[in-house]
Amino acid sequence: MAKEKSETLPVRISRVLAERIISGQIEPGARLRQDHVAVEFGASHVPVREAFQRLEAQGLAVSEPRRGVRVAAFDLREVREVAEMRAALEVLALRHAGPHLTRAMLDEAEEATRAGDNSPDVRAWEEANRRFHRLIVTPCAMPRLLAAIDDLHAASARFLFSAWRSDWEARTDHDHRAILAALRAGQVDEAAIILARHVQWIGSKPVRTAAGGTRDVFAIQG
Amino acid sequence: MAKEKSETLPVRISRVLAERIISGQIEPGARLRQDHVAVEFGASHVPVREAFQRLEAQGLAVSEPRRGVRVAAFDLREVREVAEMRAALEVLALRHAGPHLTRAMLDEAEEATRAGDNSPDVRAWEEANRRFHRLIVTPCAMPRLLAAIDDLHAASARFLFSAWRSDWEARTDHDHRAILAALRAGQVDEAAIILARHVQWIGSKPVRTAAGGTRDVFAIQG
DNA sequence: GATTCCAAAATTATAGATAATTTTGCGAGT
DNA sequence: ACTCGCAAAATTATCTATAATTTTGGAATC
Repeated sequence: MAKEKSETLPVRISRVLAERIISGQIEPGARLRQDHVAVEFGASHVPVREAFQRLEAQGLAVSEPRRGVRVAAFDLREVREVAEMRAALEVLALRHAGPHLTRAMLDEAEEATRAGDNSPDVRAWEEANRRFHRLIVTPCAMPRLLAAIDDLHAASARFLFSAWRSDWEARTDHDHRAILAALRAGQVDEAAIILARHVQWIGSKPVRTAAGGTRDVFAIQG
Repeated sequence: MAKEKSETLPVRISRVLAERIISGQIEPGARLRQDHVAVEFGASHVPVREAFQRLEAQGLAVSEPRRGVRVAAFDLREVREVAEMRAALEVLALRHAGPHLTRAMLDEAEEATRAGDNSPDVRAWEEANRRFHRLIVTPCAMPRLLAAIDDLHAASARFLFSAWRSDWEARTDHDHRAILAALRAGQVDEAAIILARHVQWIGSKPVRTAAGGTRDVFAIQG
């Protein structure tokens, strides 16, 4: 019906649904009903089903035969799992990217770090943070590895948004600057070590809720 | 029509096609035509399209919008990429699995190693090899990580089969035994180091072709 | 002889329709 | 009041049909 710009329908649907799942707009465990999604996008359920397959492959949805597909649930265990996988894969990517990093790329990464420090909300911070991480690993030129890292970032972002639902305070990201400093000095190994620790850093932090009390949430950085 | 045993149709189709792609039965770059696949499985193209989405997510097929899907091509660069990803992720998995490995599991892994050494063909060797690798990492209990490793193993197997198409000679796998020895001694770090080197070991080896000449192929071990 | 163009055939992508299964709501029985 | 079971509604999964796009083959042209 509407004129698309060469982006295939299942891709578009899965991308929009992925954004909603990541941002927490759709709750974990919520059912994704193909007909409802179809009418919303003015499509039929065939492309919707294909979109569901994509979401499942990304780990954002789970499908039970004959019983439909639900938004994937997640717990602290999986948060840790994703963090460790990110650490392993991003370090690998950085080691290969290191030799090909130009001064211009590092400047761009520093700009992303600044943007993160000045973010007004989690959403903006997450976007800047992801830009930083992607910039320093992209030159590895390993498409499969980069795609895997992207999927893990999506999962990370999901956890992040679920933790800091409402309150947010910006803070300067010392790890990012330390990584950049090491890379500028040509010390890729040193940068990789900091990156691994940075990504895996998962702690616990009391957060003021809207009601005025405090609750303990896990904190994700990087 | 036919009675299904609770395995969903797209899953079944994608699994069969994946086997063919991995074994080299379908050549890289070959077109996968939905109607042809559909009639072969006695189905329509709707479940076939969903199967194609799965294959694409696994990295076994690539889809160009409006132009159909083809079996993914691969080159030496990607072989190396997959090997390095495997090394990074399997080491991570082994580190977590280490403390939970029981004597019985290690015995089973040793049995898999023996089976590999006595394999009559590549196919059998690959199956035993995969069993070994899966056995020693499974106790990490990280489902997402294990799924990622499985996909990488599928890619590895593909490369393996394309290299050793016809000739094959069994040989004893010293690395597997060294890994087991280290694990039995409780030296998980040592085992992880050997595993990383083992998986990444990619060399070059002259292979006799059916025509009688020799050509240079890459060799994969692990 | 090679190239370009056009029409026919094949193929992809989506829509609409149908069968089968699961969920839901309500009433009967305890 | 609670549970069990059955019937109605909703939903999934698949098939058939249709529109749109790409590929293919051949004839006309340079």
